[in-house]
Amino acid sequence: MEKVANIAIYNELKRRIIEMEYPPGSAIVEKDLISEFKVSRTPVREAILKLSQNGLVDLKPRVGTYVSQIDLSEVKYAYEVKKNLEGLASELAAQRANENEIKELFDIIERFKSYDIVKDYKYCIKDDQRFHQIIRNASRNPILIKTLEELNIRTARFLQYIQYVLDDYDWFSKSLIEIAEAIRDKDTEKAYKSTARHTEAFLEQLSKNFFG
Amino acid sequence: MEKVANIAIYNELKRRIIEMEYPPGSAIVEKDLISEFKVSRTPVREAILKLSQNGLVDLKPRVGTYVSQIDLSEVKYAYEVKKNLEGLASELAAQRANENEIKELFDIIERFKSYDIVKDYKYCIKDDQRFHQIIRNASRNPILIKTLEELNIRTARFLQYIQYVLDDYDWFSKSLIEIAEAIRDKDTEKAYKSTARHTEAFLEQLSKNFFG
DNA sequence: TAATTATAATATCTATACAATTTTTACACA
DNA sequence: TGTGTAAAAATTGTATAGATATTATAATTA
Repeated sequence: MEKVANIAIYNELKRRIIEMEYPPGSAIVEKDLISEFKVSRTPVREAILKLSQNGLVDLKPRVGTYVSQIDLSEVKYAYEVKKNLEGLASELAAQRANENEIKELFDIIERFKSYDIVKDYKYCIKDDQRFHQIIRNASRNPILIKTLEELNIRTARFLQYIQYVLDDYDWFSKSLIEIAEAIRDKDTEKAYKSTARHTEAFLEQLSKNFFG
Repeated sequence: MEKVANIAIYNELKRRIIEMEYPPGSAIVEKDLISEFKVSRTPVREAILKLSQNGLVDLKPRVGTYVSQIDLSEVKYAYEVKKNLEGLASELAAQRANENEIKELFDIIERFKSYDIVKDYKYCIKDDQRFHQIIRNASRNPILIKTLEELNIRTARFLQYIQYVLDDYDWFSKSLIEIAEAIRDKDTEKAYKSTARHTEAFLEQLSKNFFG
């Protein structure tokens, strides 16, 4: 592979971990990355340090770096926080979103109608994430945006299993419509509540399948 | 100064920035830290990288590292998020706090009665921070705890001015009592609302003094 | 044969040297 | 005196070698 900068190394390693090319528990060896990316230890280490801040790897001093386990209780904790913050983002978006953003929300909802959840689940994930990204950005609160994005990194690997979880697909798209309409109508309370419900229901679906 | 590990360097630099020994805009020069802490550039660099993740310093590539400015709009954004998350922490604490934690909350409130806000404002800050820390930990949600602590780092420097802000000290201690009672009574709704109000009112006091 | 200790191998952690870029300074010239 | 250019100094970014700690292996002894 060509020589790349440390930010590119970070992004590539993040991708490999999230897409589970590097399975949980596997070792991340600096020497291997040095020879692969054709750089020295310094940029590799800086990338690894950043990954550890995201909770994607665990650093054992003088021993090594290992891809962290997918901790189901951590996912639950993350969703406990996400429930509130996604709600807050929608509440603010209801006050601050512009025409283009609202239009794009409804465009996504239109696309959803044509998807087959089993066959097109990868597109579903992408559009769902785009939907929430639009709302985040429309909140116009950079700290909220950053906080939510960090939470998403922590739960990203879990979403690989989403195809097995979304049995009630109809409910899912309906709640997106509710959120988009609340934002369009500048109904802050409804925006908060419908988003919080949406996030909580999503966690419930996950729990039903994974926590027993 | 004795030779110290990189985590200690990070903590020391963080303290200096938060307590404004290093004023906003001042340069952080690796060479100076090397000779002060008697270590090489590697651990110094790793400490600086971590500071930049907290938003305490800005890295200008090939130029230098500078202590970030206290951005008042960023403080507002942080409080917009804190309002929700401190509320969530109280709500969860109302369900999960143990006897000792509740007792410590009321101990702090007792101490507050004996303080002179002008003379003892440093103790007030410390006890107020301890109060919220107890509630955070009582939420039993490690991700919520970490998220709130990161937000606190971003707003920490601003609290240096708290002595000039707290003109309505009576309201402040009263709202702490309301929060503690709600948690003691396991009244989740009241815990959320009184904490959110408390946080919002605090920001309003700040705004009145700084944003004009 | 099992347990314990000594040794070797492996990987991270630190220190330092080198490279690249920016900023400052000095000097020439108008 | 002011401006433009070029050289030098200063600082960060990167690379690499050596120090240190951990883990695995082998040898030795009970």
